Amino acid sequence: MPRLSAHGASGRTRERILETSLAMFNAHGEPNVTTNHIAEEAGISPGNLYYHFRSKSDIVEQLFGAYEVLIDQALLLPAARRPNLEDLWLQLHLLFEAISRYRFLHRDLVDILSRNRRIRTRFARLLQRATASAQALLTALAATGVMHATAPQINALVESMILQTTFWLGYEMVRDSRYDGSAGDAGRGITHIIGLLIPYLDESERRHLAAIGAAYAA
Amino acid sequence: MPRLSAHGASGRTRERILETSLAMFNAHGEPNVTTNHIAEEAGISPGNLYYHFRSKSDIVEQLFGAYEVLIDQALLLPAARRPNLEDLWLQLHLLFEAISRYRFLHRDLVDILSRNRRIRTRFARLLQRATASAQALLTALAATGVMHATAPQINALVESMILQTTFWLGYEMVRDSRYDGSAGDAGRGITHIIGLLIPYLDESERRHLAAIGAAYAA
DNA sequence: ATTATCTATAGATCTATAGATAATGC
DNA sequence: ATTATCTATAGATCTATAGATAATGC
Repeated sequence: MPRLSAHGASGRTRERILETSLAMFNAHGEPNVTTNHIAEEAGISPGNLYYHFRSKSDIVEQLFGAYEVLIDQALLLPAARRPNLEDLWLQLHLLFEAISRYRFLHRDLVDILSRNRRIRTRFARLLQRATASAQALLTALAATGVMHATAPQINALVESMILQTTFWLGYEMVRDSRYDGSAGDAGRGITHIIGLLIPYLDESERRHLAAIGAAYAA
Repeated sequence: MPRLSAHGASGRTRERILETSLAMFNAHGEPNVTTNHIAEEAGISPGNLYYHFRSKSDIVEQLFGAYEVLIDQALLLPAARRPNLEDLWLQLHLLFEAISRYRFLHRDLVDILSRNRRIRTRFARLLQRATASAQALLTALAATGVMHATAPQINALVESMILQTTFWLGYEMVRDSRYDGSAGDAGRGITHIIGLLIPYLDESERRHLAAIGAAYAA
């Protein structure tokens, strides 16, 4: 077992394995990347890889942990004041950034979760936190008069937003038969998700939203 | 090669392989089911399986063909008259039914498509047909005054509907850490998708939609 | 004769570990 | 002494095929 403290080349190798795994998972899909592939790409022996990680599942779990931290950071809302449309936009931006960085998870979400109970439980909880966060944000927007929606409408909106944020990447990959799995146009995804609010905004807030979008595009 | 005409036990075995594959793919996920598993479950030798199918990919492709037919049937719109809200409901019902029957495809959509270029192309085209169909339907609803929406609003709606219909099953599987992959509550999915229209309906049409939903639930 | 099926297996992986060896830090 | 790494390989699959045998239809 490697010591947890920084220790010469050890920590660097461990990090390199994680980075290489992430890059290869993202490029080819986690199910199609073996520990041998990772070791070869990282320039180490398969035995060395297993010195640093118990199993391939262990690698995936470590990467999931980092992803989870990013998502939770993205979900943070300002504590001191009521959130506004800009906060929602920023939140979506951070979420899409995190998802893009760990896109292998969203690419094969159901399969990865089916093969690892711990990740399955943690992802289900993460979705619950995301749901609660989105609900709090939209409820605050309704309370401050930025949008006009009933509680059931907000619930439906939240579910649409969470579902589409979770699978936007899969949708893009599946829609275009020539899609090569590279970065992807996050901007379109964000614009689409936030566009779900438009029916619930009055004219001035729609213009406000359009202004945010234009500023973001530039 | 088996002859295409019905031929004694042969056609039955071929059918049994397909049915067994479908059941096992749906139960455990296509990536986790091997040709050996299928042969054993179907009560035949692996050699016999390969007498009827060139490869595992070939089996998946045959199943995809049947799925494609079901989806295209579901997308058919009445030719003689303008479509109405009931037609949309029926269309969604048939779509969810087809997806549920071939749920293994939607469970691992990105991975399956990445491993088979022919299926990838066909699925991309199928999504285009679904998009065109939904667009025609919503445009007709707008033209007959059932809903009030501009062309860009309809485009956004169509994209939301297609994305959420495609991944509703994955969403359900991923949301509940104890989900066992069985049938799933299609009703909730349909209600959610069609609920996307509500902001674009006036009061009388909202009641109409609620009535359809109540009739469907009973 | 043709079609359908089985047995047996080649060949390619893949995960993970044992055991030897090299590098590092006190 | 401890940590990191490599070599080599066991053991488990998995896909797909060759070749023998059984069943079927004319």
